[in-house]
Amino acid sequence: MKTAEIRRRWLDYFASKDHEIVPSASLISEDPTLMFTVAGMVPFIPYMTGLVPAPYKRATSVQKCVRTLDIEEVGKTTRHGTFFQMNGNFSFGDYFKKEAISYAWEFLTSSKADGGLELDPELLWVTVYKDDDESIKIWRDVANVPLERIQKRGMKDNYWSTGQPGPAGPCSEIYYDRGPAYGSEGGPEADENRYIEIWNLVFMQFERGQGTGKDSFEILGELPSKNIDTGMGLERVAFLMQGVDNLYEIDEVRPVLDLAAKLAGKTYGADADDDVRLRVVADHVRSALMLIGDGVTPANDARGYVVRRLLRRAVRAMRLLGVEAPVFKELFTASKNAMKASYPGLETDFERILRTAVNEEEAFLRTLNSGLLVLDEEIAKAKSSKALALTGDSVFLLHDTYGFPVDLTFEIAQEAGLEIDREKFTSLMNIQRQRAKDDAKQKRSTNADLSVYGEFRSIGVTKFTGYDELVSAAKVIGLIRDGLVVKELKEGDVAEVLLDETSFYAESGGQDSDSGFITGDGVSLEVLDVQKPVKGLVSHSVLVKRGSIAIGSKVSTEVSADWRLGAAQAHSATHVVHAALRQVLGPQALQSGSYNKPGYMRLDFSWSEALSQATRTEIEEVTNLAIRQDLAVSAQFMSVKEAKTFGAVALFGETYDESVRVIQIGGPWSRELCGGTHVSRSSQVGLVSIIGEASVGSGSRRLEAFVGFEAFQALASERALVATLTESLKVPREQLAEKIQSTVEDLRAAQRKLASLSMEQLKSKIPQLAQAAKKVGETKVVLEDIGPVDSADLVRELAAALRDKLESESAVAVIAGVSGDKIILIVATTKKAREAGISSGILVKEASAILGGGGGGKDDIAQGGGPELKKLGAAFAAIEKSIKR
RNA sequence: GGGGACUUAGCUCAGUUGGUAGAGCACCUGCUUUGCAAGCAGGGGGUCAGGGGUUCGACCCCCCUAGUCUCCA
Repeated sequence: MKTAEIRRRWLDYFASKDHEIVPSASLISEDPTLMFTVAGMVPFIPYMTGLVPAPYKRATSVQKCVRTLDIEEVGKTTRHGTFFQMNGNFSFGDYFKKEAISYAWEFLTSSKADGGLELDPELLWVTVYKDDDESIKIWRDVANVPLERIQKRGMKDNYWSTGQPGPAGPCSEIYYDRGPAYGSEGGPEADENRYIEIWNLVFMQFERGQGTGKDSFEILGELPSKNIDTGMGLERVAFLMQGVDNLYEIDEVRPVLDLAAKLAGKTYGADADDDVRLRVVADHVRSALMLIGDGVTPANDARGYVVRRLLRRAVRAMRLLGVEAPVFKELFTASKNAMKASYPGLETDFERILRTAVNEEEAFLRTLNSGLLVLDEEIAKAKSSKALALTGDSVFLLHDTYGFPVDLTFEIAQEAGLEIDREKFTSLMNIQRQRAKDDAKQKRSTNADLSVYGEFRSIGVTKFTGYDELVSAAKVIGLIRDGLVVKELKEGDVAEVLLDETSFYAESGGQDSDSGFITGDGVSLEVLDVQKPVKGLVSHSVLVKRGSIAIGSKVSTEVSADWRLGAAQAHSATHVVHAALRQVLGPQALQSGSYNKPGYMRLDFSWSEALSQATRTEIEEVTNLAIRQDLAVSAQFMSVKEAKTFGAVALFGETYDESVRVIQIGGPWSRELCGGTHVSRSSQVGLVSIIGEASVGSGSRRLEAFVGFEAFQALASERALVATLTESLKVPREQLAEKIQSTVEDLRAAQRKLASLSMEQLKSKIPQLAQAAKKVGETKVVLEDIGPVDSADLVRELAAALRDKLESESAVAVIAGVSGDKIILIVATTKKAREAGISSGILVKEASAILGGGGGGKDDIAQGGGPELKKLGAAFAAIEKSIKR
């Protein structure tokens, strides 16, 4: 049975049991503490913990998941995959153990004709938590599983909790027996390789208290509302049903593995090491495909780094298989074709996905090539010192600084007859890991506890009235100060206010929160910030300017009209610029983030190279022409599905409700899903002026602009600057650029000429100076102060020229000049003088000491100096004296 | 978020006890010669990423900023 077929049967089965089919959430988790959606239940966590009321009693999903914790194990075992799909069914305070168990059993064992998987019941084993007699009874009575195939396990294996106080409970797992060829008899307790876990049923039954680890915490009592959370690993069931050995060989993965083998000229199954590499390629290509599909782009931090790592590991594995040419185009196409039955979006987005992957492949191939140069050097160094191995430091340097993978280093070193010091390398890696972990730990401790919002959120959502009005009547439903619920706020307090409804826009979708006041009977609160700490709940951070306020108070929310106009202009401008960007660059230039507030906007978008000045200008022109055309801006609510067929741009990394708001500017010209506030016609944006474009990392660019009056101000200040320049340079503005360029050129030419003239002038003195040389012992000595000079170069040139003039004799040229408030002193000696034991360096040192400074250099020429101008005579005398010796 | 490295002529890069910035390619001029990356001679081209500090003197040492590469969480 194909994987897509199992998936379809799953959803059909639970739909027939009144479950709401919930589409897979993005791999980018909404939970900020999670990098990715790592389990099927992740999107349902707020409902499980009661932070947000569940919109349905029963739900089912097939959730895309990514886990990279065990990335090193990929390909070596049957079970580790970085990407997998989790089939889940969930109950929120509705059915419990009995139904959960009987559904699971029925789905697995009923005939294919009846929509089940028709697994042999004799091959299924179950485990239960040791004290959960209730579940044992249900398995025996409802599913007819004999007691000998029900095994009890302790807390470590069969008790679920989040690791923190909150919901917890026993779980029960279903295993499939692969037969004696895979290991010994005795159920999962004896051999988890032969008996493969396919389904975990979690019964959220109890409230747990403080404690660490998996089994050291207190059970506080039963939960008022019990939940069911189950997960069936789609890949595991697929590989069992397709009669293959592991998840890399199922229909959604195998084609990539086969293609990789073909490209490498290898036969799968012929060599254990090669097999691991082929599985790594197949796994990583699929994971990267899915992650890029969800909008993650390779980068050096967080999620982006995971994708980069997956892609680079795939390239590395191919290279170890002997393939050096680029291969992502073929491999990604194969993976897309294998996955598109379940994820049609991959097909429509494939151009973008492939380009992202191929760009990264090219970048890494470049990195590998430059790393090879460094590696060659390290190998040569090791060989010349007769070492038998590359040092751990070298291997680490290659990996850490040049991005050269260790196993490639190993292979290449071996070919050169060298080992590598793995032990030292590993210890260096551990040091780096520890450093990063310590840092992360420090940062995490500042994360806020959201539980304080739970009780207010359960009352209902905060109604947002701000689309239609700036002022709204509201009632205070909650007050929070210093993270604690309070009854009342007094003058001077800074706290959070929760209302039943509000006209204040909370920061989201890139738009900054509204500014204004909340007023009431004798009370005035300045709104500092507005956030949505929990979905549906708006929290106003305020400063109490006057009066006091209590739960139940009637108030009025008053958004500053000026602020809102600016915010609307900036947000609409962001959409216009985005549309202009896509019109000019093409649809690949997709927004990856944005921020806007009155007068300012910035837009991050996927693009791999800097925009030329001409392109920037074109984008700016298209933007401002769209503003001038006075396009209508409209907002309408529709279902996600409708919005998609409508062609609205949905941004990755953002999650949307069932009903979404679509903002259109000029009809189809700009269609985006967006909850922000907008102007009603494009002309109201006024003006957009781009102020900068920069990289925010590989593959991503940032465009910044001023909007409305601020754009005018920015242009006006540039105009003022130009006016100042035309005035001081005395040319019309059209000739300004040319004038500046020619002025700079003239200046440089003049400086050069001046320097050469002064040099000529100085050099003209040479014969005279040579003539005037004093004889000190056997040596001719010239001592000359040439007065103020621009640079030490002049002095040096003169000293050198003079020395050259006297080269045939034993001679010393000593030239002093004054630069700023310091003396520059240069001493040059001829060859004969040096042979007589005279060193420029020593002479300069002695003389400079007298001048209150220091100096030094080589025997033939040296430079020094100091601040004491009056001591020059003494310094000259010292040199003379020193030569005499 | 935390580390490591890089930034020198149009391009690719050298440049250590801190003491006058170099090579190859490209460019210009001349000669030679007709070709397969032509040869010879000469020449132009540098804010040594930007800013600050230490020093008589900084491409070099210290600090800050920016850009690029890279590893780790």
